[in-house]
Amino acid sequence: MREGDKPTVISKQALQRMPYYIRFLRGLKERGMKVIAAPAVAAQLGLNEVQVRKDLAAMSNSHGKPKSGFIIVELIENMEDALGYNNSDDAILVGVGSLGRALLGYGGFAECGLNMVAAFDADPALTGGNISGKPVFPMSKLKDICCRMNIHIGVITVPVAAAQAVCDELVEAGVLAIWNFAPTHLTVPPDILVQSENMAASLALLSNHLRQRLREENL
Amino acid sequence: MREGDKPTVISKQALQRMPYYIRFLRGLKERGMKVIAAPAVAAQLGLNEVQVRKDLAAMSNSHGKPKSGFIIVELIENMEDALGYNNSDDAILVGVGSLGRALLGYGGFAECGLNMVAAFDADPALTGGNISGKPVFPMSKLKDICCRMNIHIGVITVPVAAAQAVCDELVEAGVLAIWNFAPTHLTVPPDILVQSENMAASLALLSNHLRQRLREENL
DNA sequence: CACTTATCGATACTATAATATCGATAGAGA
DNA sequence: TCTCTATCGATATTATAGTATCGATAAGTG
Repeated sequence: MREGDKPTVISKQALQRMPYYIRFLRGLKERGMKVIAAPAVAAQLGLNEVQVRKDLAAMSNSHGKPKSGFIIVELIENMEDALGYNNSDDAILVGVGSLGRALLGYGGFAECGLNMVAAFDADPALTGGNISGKPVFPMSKLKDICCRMNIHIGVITVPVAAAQAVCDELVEAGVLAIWNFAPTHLTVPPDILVQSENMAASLALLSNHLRQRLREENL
Repeated sequence: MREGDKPTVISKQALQRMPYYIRFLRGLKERGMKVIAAPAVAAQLGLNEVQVRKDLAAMSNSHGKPKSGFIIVELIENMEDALGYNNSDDAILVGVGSLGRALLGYGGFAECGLNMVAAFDADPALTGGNISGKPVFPMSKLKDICCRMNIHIGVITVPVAAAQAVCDELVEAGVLAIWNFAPTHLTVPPDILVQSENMAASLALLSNHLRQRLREENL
């Protein structure tokens, strides 16, 4: 860690709040504001005031000033830097089913520093063409292309049955972080990160809440 | 709480693990197995043994037996019950852009007890027809349809700028739980649950991990 | 029928994250 | 200039979740 750098330990939860902060702060900047105080951010985003202050302090190089707050542009810069919104990461996607297509077509990743450069699929009928401007290759090309293009992020949008095999191939191809949309656990070496986007898990929370609410009413 | 019922307090995290358990246990059941021990589950899903035992114990009515484990079918039933996989919840979706379409076309929700019955959009050009067999109505019909069909779950797949307004309409229409795919905070009354599916938040974890890994290598 | 052992439940401990509290300080207003 | 107060940073407390440990018990084995 270089002298003057912030400690590199930012909690998982805090990291996940960053995109919300960034979005909000960008809005303020556009409206010409220069500084913002933690309580104001907290109120807007429905968070605790102290939590926000800590998060902002962790990202800001300078100190927040009592009565006025933190410098907006600095916060934005530091957060974007921490999340790599500036120097875009290239990624490839495996599995061009309906979800895969949707992700390929989604334009919002660019502003988060993610750049989908290509897709892969095991079905020969789906390869060879383009989807949303991204070329679709057969699985046999995976390793070669990943290595040559120095790809470090892989997105898995294949059925559960194929997920682990695809995962292994990605790791073999040098991918360091995997974004997994298949609703299953993936086993990887300890230095590889798997971030699972399990819709069913979120749904579980919704359903359970609903069940409790309805039970209360009927009681 | 009725006599004999399990305590209704299941931690958020545990709830989110349920779908993984269910999926794994169903597989065992199909292969004819009757009982399963916590350590075996833990190994398969990459979880801690004690954690799994606690989770299973929380869901099972009977006790797990030393040396053999828990009764599979009972676990499945209890979990499905807790998450409402059996008595399906009806839901409506607002915003039929690319993500909305993808979700409407995704068949996997049925087995999680979610039943998308209709979609809505503000753009008149998109309403009137069907998408993946689901009718698309104009926003003006929202409240009427939700009330008549007794809808309690709303899915938001509109741009950020429209999200809060749509959210308010949903609450007004009697929705109790909201599944939010717009990358923004939604303000709701305290008894309404918002589950946000923020891709940017997940990406934040991936990017950060990657940045650290690459820094380590280059050091 | 003893002996061994995998697994259980319960309890204790640890880690992580969220929140409350308090003295210090910058800026607004008398 | 002096006072008042919103906000800050730091520290302490609490809440939640995860992990380790240990005696008890059921099933297999000699």
